[in-house]
Amino acid sequence: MSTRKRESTGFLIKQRAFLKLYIITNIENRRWYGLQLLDEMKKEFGPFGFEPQHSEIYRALHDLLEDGILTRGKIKKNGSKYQEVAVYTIKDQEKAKTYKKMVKADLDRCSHLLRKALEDNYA
Amino acid sequence: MSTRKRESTGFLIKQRAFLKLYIITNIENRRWYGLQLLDEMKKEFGPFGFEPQHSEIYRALHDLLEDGILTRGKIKKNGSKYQEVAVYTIKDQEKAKTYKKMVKADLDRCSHLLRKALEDNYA
DNA sequence: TAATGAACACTCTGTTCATCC
DNA sequence: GGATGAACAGAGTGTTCATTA
Repeated sequence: MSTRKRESTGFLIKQRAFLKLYIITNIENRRWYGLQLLDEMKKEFGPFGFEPQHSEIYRALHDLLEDGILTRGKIKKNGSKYQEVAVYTIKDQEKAKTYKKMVKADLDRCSHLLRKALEDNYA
Repeated sequence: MSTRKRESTGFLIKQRAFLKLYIITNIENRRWYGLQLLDEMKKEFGPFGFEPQHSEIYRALHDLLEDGILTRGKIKKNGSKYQEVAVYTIKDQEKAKTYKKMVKADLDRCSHLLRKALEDNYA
């Protein structure tokens, strides 16, 4: 049952990394909880035909916790109900910065790849 | 054991479509066989960190046959050996055009999505 | 050894289910 | 019904194996 590593062929960036990037930026500005972030993303990307799922947002958040980039607290949600929600804040600003820098390099790369495809195939 | 359909959330274009696009364009210009195309793609995309696998090229070619866009012939390869290789030509120019148009729309969309990410997260 | 193709296996992520307010 | 999380399952594609010239 040994699990062999798979190499990446380096095509385009993964959804997970893309969402993690946006989550970090959003949380730098204010506190959010999971479903808020989902709504925000759907609103942002909807016009571009991209509608992420709630589970992928949670997976991204859990990744960021494991990475040590975010930390989580529980607060009572505003309003008549006293439901607790999980809100996130930046835990390690340096790590966040490093992650964003890495993703930027990949976004640039992908961007070039797409531009190249448009040039090469639609002369 | 009913197979449920999965919806796409519409993130980025798939490698398969990307390769099919390039294959069509290459074959519009001259005849190619599978491994030639692979070498060409590796040379083209290598500087961008993308190195497709041979099996994905073949899958793309088989798709294009099924789509009715390409047709396949066998020829004796040049050189001292008389090995047969499978060379492809455009079968239906209209279908090819339609496919390329569709992919262009998706590439444009993806391109905008990436540009947006660069703007939104790296002010 | 080059070329083609298919089987196998892993990753990513969409879908569904379970809890708890 | 909103929020969170985990289990389950399918699509996409990387890896390996088989075949033939």
